[in-house]
Amino acid sequence: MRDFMAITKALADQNRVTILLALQSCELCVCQITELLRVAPSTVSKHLSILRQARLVEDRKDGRWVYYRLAGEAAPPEVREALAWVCRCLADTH
Amino acid sequence: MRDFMAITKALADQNRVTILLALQSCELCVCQITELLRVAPSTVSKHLSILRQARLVEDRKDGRWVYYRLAGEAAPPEVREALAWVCRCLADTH
DNA sequence: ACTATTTTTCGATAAGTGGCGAATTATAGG
DNA sequence: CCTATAATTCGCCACTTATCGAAAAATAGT
Repeated sequence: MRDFMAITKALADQNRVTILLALQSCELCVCQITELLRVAPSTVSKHLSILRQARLVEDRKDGRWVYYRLAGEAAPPEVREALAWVCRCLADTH
Repeated sequence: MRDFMAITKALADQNRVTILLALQSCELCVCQITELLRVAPSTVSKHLSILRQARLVEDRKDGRWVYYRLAGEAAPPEVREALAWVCRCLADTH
């Protein structure tokens, strides 16, 4: 139940949902997401931390950059179903 | 997108999720839900209002009582999929 | 009409959350 | 070693939200 609420709380913010939608097509580093959302880097970092704790995204460090991507096959079922639900609902939202 | 965020925000509270789980088995009136959650009736009323605006539940008035039930077949796909996801994730959570 | 019961609305309040900037950490390149 | 860039952490502030109690509305029964 705790894990489930972490997911629903993570999804309850428009900027975080926008991040998930953007990650559908390809992985992005923090500064790219910052440009996309037009908010401060520290704010983006906080959002990504919340998404990561909910296990909705995974990160990969490459030099100075940290790339984020949607959770993959290894993620728990409730996470994969949540992502599928989000992407299906907002498929047309670019 | 607005409708979608209404759903995610409605799901981002433990008491509201508990209400949805309880409504799986049968419809309940406000006072029954109040006993279940052990919070003030006015608080329950507010929670139900949020769930209703997200279209996750429907209500039916019968005399002094207002009965709430999960959204049915007529609900939009994103609502039905959200309910299915919640119930599947927390199937064991009685 | 009056009363009791159920539910909702409203106002106040405490807790939580999203946002920023400053400081810190880590890394790459001169 | 120094500087520049990317990202995170921390403290603070504004805004939202969950909660309550009091009051109001609706209804059933006497």
